[in-house]
Amino acid sequence: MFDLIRVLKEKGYKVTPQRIAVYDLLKGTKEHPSADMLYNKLQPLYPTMSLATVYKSLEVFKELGLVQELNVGEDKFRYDANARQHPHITCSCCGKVEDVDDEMFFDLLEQVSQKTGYELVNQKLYFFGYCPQCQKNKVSGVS
Amino acid sequence: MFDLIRVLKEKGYKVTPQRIAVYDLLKGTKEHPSADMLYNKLQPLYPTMSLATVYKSLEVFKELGLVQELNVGEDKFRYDANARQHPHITCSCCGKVEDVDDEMFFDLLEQVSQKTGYELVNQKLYFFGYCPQCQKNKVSGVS
DNA sequence: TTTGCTATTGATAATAGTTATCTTCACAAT
DNA sequence: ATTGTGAAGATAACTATTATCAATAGCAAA
Ligand SMILES: [Mn+2]
Ligand SMILES: [Mn+2]
Ligand SMILES: [Zn+2]
Ligand SMILES: [Zn+2]
Repeated sequence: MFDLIRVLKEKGYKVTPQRIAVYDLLKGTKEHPSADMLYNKLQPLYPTMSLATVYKSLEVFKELGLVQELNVGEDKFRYDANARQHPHITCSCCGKVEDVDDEMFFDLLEQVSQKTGYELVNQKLYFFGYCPQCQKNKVSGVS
Repeated sequence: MFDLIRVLKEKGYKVTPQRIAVYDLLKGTKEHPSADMLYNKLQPLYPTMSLATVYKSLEVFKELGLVQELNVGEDKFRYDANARQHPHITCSCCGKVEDVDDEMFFDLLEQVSQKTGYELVNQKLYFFGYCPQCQKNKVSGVS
């Protein structure tokens, strides 16, 4: 099982309550929050925590390969405690961001590498559309 | 064959030399330039053109479905006069952005739609790695 | 436990890409 | 020619993110 505290210590980073709080919150959600979403959720429990600290914690986690940054076309980044690359899908109506099962993408990297001659190291796959919930609301006339 | 002037007129937009210049430049390049890259390239021929005009032209083109906006993880957007969704690959060394042949992605949308229940309208596929040129430079010791 | 070093925090200023504002200009319709 | 309106250019405003810096706190050594 993965342990934030161990990784921080191994790499010479200090273990602070702020870092633990940010990481735990991100780890415990499926909603791919942005920095300010994390900040707002932390406010009640950690009212003195600065937004800058949220950004700096995320920066450290990125360096350590513990989180990944997503850009789904908004003017801000979202974050994912699942650092393994996997496709995401965004609802253009309600804005939520969800994971896509990536079985079907298994040999994609290999194919792209062969086609382009690139030595591939990463990929970001984003899909956009209307989620089942928003489709339902639409036909039933809910705004 | 596609005609910018016709589309602008049809939709009630004025045909201006600035819009034509921005579009022609974007249409004639494969490098997926950002707004300021376009602006800088236009400077010699159109020294009075404002950066704001570049942005506003791109905005119009987006509305008309004539261009697409790319985000390859930089802190700015890039633009593509090929508005049809197609995968892109970025070299993490030299920063160039290229197209990927999308034959292999034909049935991807359908598969994702089935898996997620989303009504899909769009996708953005970004790959990252090292281009053949940069791989060569690396082994030959060029910085 | 106490001490001391130094990374980290919190507050805030700075940065940079993008958008909004506003005045002037171009130009098409009358 | 006159007039109305969208667009251009200049620049201010905006906003997410990053940098700065004094005060704080984690942690290793004594
Ligand atoms: Mn995810
Ligand atoms: Mn392209
Ligand atoms: Zn939705
Ligand atoms: Zn390269």
